[in-house]
Amino acid sequence: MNMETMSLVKSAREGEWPGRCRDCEVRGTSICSSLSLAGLDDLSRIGRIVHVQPGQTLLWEGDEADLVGNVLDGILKISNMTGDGREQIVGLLFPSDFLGRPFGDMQQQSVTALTAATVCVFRRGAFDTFSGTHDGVERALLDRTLQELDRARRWMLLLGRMSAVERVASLVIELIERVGAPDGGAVILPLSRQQMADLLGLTIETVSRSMTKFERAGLIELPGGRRIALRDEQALRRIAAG
Amino acid sequence: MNMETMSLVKSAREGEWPGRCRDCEVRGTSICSSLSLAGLDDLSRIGRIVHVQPGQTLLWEGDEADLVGNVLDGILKISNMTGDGREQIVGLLFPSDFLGRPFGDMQQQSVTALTAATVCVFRRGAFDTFSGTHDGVERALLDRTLQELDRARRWMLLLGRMSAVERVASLVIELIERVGAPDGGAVILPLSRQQMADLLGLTIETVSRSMTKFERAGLIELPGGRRIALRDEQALRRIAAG
DNA sequence: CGCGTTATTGATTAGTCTCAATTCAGGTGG
DNA sequence: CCACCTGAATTGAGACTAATCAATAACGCG
Repeated sequence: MNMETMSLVKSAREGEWPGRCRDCEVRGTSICSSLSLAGLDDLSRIGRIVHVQPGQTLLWEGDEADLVGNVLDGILKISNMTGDGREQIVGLLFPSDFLGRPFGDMQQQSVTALTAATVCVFRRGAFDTFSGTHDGVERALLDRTLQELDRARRWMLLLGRMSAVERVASLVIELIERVGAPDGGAVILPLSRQQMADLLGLTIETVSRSMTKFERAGLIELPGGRRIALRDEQALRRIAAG
Repeated sequence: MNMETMSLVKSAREGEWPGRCRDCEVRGTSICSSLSLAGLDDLSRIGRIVHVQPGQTLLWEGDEADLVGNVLDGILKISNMTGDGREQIVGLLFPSDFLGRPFGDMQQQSVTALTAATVCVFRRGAFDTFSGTHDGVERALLDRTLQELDRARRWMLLLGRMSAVERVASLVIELIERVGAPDGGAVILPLSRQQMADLLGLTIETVSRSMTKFERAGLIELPGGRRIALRDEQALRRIAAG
């Protein structure tokens, strides 16, 4: 574990703990939903709340995997880098998602906050022990991991075989599904153009040009900033399907 | 389940069963290594051996996920397709790898044999029940799935951010690690150029040109057919690192 | 040995990246 | 409250990589 992460963990105070696990905002949707009340109490004994600033990295690719947790609030990215610094975002973490690599010795990806975020973290060793002694946790992890694997593989199709406009259309659809209310009103995208580019394996300019193309074709509106409104969802979906 | 798969399952005979699970060639390396002898016997009651020809598809993207199993012999691909037929291979299955999607209702990818292959298959429902009643299976699946997820995400970096030569170098390194003896002698690649291209998100021509480039640079030798010999592994690794 | 398939090589094109210049949005301080 | 300032986003022109189209060569198999 590096110094920065260390200080993050230390900075967590009992005082910041928002009640116990029983009152946790993601209790019903995170892996914790597999636990009994007694299990929740056991868990709250080994967990700590950590607040991270946008841009702060919780886990580093190549480091020892000694931290896992649940996202309570905010959005984080999971990313890989080439030797010379090119970055690919390989996953996003939203509230109630599980974070980190249980049962492994090395972190294969970095995890960095995109927005201010709150994470409930556990030391890997303590969590591994906990999951071994509480039924349902490993099964809940398995379900999530299988789902993540499906998602990652679907994204591989996008990265390997889709054109720029197809990629951008896919991302817009997915982001609006995942964060926004598609009521025709404008939604604020949670990602900058650079982050979208890092997810799509494109450059910022190509993402921007694709968005403009959609706007000129009447598929979306871009009222400025990161706001976006869907005008023709079906057409966008057709493009995204490839 | 489609007709082709159905007939495959039916075609499995008790007579083809090579002894019981106790004597299985991948017993020690597949998820079955988590089972007791009694567990193995239980498993052999619900499993069937299936032989597939190269090109035959065991599972179809979009179908109901009603078949899982272990690869005993051969190599299979996991792949996704766009609406208009572009293909991306998102994973390879080697002997002792687990195949299919447990605990899910829909197959997100197709699984197709690249070589003649032998697979030990289970009906999804029966396997799900089995894993729920035999300790260690879900945990073994979790370990494998986490590892697959790491591998998939690393591949996403390749697909999203690496150049053609970097991709090909990465694949050559990985294939030789996974199948071959790197003793300086020639190894036979298990993939055609088309399959390499589908794995790398490139065209067959670009793969071929990259290989020729490596040969001319003295990094590899291509004595014809699918044979390849490493001449300068370190240089190839440097290229693969990006 | 001849045929069909697979792989290589070449010429050209298309799509995306790169580099560069504006424009825009949002926050700060006067 | 507004002008300014900064980082983000857009737009444009040109360069480059990989795809496409096309032809030849090598391989594997009967």
